[in-house]
Amino acid sequence: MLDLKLIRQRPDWIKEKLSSRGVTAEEIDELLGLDEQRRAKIVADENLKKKRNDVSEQIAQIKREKGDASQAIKDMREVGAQIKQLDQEVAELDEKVTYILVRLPNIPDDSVPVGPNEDYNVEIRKWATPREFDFEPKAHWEIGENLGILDFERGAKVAGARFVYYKGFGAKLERALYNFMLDEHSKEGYEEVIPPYLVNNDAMFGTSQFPKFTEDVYTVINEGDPLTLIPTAEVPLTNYYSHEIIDGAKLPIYLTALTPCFRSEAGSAGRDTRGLIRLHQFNKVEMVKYVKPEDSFNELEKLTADAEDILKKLKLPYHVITLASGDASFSSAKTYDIEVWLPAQNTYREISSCSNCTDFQARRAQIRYRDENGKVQYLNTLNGSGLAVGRTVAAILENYQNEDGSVTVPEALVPYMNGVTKLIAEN
RNA sequence: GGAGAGUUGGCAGAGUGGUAAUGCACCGGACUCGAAAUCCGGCGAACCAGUAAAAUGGCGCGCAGGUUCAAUUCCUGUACUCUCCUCCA
Repeated sequence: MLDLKLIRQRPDWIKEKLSSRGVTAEEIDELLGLDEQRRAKIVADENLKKKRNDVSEQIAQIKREKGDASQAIKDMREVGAQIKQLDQEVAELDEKVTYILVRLPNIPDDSVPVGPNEDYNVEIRKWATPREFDFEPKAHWEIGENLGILDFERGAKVAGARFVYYKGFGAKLERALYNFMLDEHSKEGYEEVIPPYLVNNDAMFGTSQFPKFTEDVYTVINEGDPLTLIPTAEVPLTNYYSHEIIDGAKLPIYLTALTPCFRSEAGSAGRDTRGLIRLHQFNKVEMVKYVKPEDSFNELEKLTADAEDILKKLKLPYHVITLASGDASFSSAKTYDIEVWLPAQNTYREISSCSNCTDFQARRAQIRYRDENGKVQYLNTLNGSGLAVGRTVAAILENYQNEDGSVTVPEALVPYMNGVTKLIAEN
């Protein structure tokens, strides 16, 4: 959520900044008009409340002296009705202002390329040269099925399309990967967390999946009290400190968690229908940071580097791109996507997304800190995948495949695989 | 699932219809070579409006409603915490 005062003070700047994010100048003008009406009503309302407080005190005084206060009480009855009316009008305007305000995306940082879609994304660095194959590299789903470690058919039978069973060394590889990732992040100062996988609407609002993106998730109705299967650990990790005021001396705070993520993938019918790339349920190791505003862009660089380190240690080629203003997520001021090389697709595919949400989520979720001067202010939140585990399995299968159908285990994972160095089909 | 108790500033804790005591902590001062102790004074909740910044006002006692001229206080609903019973991996 944006700061309404900022919109009031710099409307033209806001309009310009949000124009590439699908926000029209008319929307901002409408918001400002409603806000002005709202504030005018508040002034009138508060004047009446002041009067009520003053007269109420007089009534108390008269009664204490056993006098007759019936005239004042009669007058106040009318004032009370007016206040009730104005309160309601203010509440209605408040609702209208809030309706618009919570649907405005974050302001892109000045360093972000301006443009409406992914065509304006900019590659900023590339790591390692993709391996040259002297045979035709297979797609990971083919490798996995041949090795008997991925079973998409039974996933579809038991749950539906876009669900999978990992088996045997497939399951072990997945487990090895997230244990490795969590250990590496722990070394960098992230505290490991196991959060709830179902969250309430307030949490979904706090990280801004709600109210705009309700179609993308699975919601479970529990006796009229809806709970949503988390689409990412960002939700429970960022809401961990919601509605709290943190001691500034405790910042920065780094959290990491492995969780399953559930996404309905509405609107992506026909895309990535095979393999591990786009499933309704997948594991992801997430990193979340709570930082002081002045540190957040520096922390974004470190966060991205922490995600990249996993790929470097796994020796998987990747590149990093800065998302254009129109391609970044709703709550982000700046996002780096890390894309890993998939030989069978002959392209880079997203494996991590690292965002600085500045104070956008903090304002929604009411996460504040007390600075050295005792002043309460919004902190900044960041989140990034480190990494999407299923997509990492896909990348390993494809990049480490051998002509005979076996897959070499990346050196860094061997200790996590109990010494297994190669995945070979068992008959 | 059932019964009871509770939720008030950073912490502790009073307040049964008249507009939030007090203590600790914190800040300033006195005393002291300095500190501690003591004494004096003050600040002290988030939010909204307002202002150049102040002042000032509103709101505010878990949350949402209701009754009333007036609600921390009465009524209704609800969330969470604790205790006991029940159930359970």
